[in-house]
Amino acid sequence: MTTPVVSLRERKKLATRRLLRGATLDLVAEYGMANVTVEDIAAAADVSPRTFFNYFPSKEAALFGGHDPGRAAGLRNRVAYQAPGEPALEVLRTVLAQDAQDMSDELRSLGDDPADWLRRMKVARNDPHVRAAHAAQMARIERAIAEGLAARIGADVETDPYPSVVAAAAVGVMRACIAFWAGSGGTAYLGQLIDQAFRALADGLPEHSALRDMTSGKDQN
Amino acid sequence: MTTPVVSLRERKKLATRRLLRGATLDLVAEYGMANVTVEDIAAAADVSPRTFFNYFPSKEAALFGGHDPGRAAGLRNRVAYQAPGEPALEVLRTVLAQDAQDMSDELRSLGDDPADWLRRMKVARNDPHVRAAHAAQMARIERAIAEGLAARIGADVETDPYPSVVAAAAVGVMRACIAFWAGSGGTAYLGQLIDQAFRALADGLPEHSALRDMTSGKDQN
DNA sequence: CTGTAAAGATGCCCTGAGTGCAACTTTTAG
DNA sequence: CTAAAAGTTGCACTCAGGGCATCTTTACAG
Repeated sequence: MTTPVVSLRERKKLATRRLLRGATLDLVAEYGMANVTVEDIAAAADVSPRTFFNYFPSKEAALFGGHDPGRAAGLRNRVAYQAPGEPALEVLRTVLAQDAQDMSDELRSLGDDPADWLRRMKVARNDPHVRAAHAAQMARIERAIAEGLAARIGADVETDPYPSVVAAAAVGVMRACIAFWAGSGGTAYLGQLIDQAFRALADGLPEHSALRDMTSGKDQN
Repeated sequence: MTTPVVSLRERKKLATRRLLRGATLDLVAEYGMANVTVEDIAAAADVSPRTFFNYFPSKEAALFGGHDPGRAAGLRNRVAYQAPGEPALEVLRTVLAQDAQDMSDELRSLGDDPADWLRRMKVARNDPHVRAAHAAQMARIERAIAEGLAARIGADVETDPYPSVVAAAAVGVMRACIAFWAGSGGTAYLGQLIDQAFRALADGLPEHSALRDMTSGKDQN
């Protein structure tokens, strides 16, 4: 075993990353974002406060997904060039559902039990600071999607409101789905939820849409 | 003149508020949110840094609208009880267009020339920090709207994704409209823009919607 | 096995946001 | 004119976040 699948160094880094993320989630879920300091998190994870910032640029970042710098660019390209000819909302549905799935997979591979993560998020999402941070995080994604959309239909983001408006609606819908999914404790299927939400969006968000019938698993905590 | 319409004290407060807001706008537009400190703003407005925080809780707050604590509650009630029987999107269109108009009026009454404000915002909205802060600000509004919507249609925000999804889409659309309006330097009419955007939303956001034809005034700066 | 290079962890110091408190100044009311 | 009310400021403090030097751990070549 000269070269293990992942080196000890990598395993330790990943472990620390998980520890920090888990500690952040636990503490924020329990006390709220405003009442948890980086020092608390670092202490809970048994590392120095300084080390926290070697892993995450902020508390918010530790709470949410991967933050690959390339994620936004990838989204933009997929929105711009995937399935040419298809309607815009159709492409957005596919691309964003896939992105959410990737995020979900990454969480699964990166962290502990998804049920635990969901349980914690369910509490945390009621924190105004957490919600705001999530929205801010999504603002970057939205920008990328607006640009991709503009490229797709040959529009100019500066003079045509359409790409920005559609991107805002789409990202808002996705974010709401993710929040609901997290809040449901994983009762709902994220992919299915996003799918139905986008179909409802393409349908003008009627009150009788399939989105209305997701009361299954209400008894679950 | 025993009791002027507004007391000297009130006039001074308002003047300081305008000064601070104006200085924030100017500096952020010129250097970007990340490169402007509260100290800079306070110096530009000729008050102590401490005083800045007597007027605004943060840099972001100085950049955006009123932040009446009651605004969210008012929105929730209007969304919940205004024009019962009307479709959800119809009510949202009315209520949000009115809210945007109020915001616009407040800016007009509170600050200097709207054209100046727009000119500055046009630059500032490209700042990622500003965009993120705006999105975070809107997250609070979105929550209130989701609750109002839930009350309106007798749903539960916890078990029914519909209110949250619709609220997210609506607020996203409104935010995009405001950003576009600000970025256009006031070329577009905000009320009309929001109106068309909501009609497009109710129509499933087709690519041929009226939103696509707003290229007038492109030459303007 | 051992020495060395690379990578990570930590401590220290800095700037800046934001808040509570007390002292001081200005406005208002009587 | 005087006292209370409201606003301003300075001071001290906590916390986020980042740069930099140092120390420790891991990886690897011989």
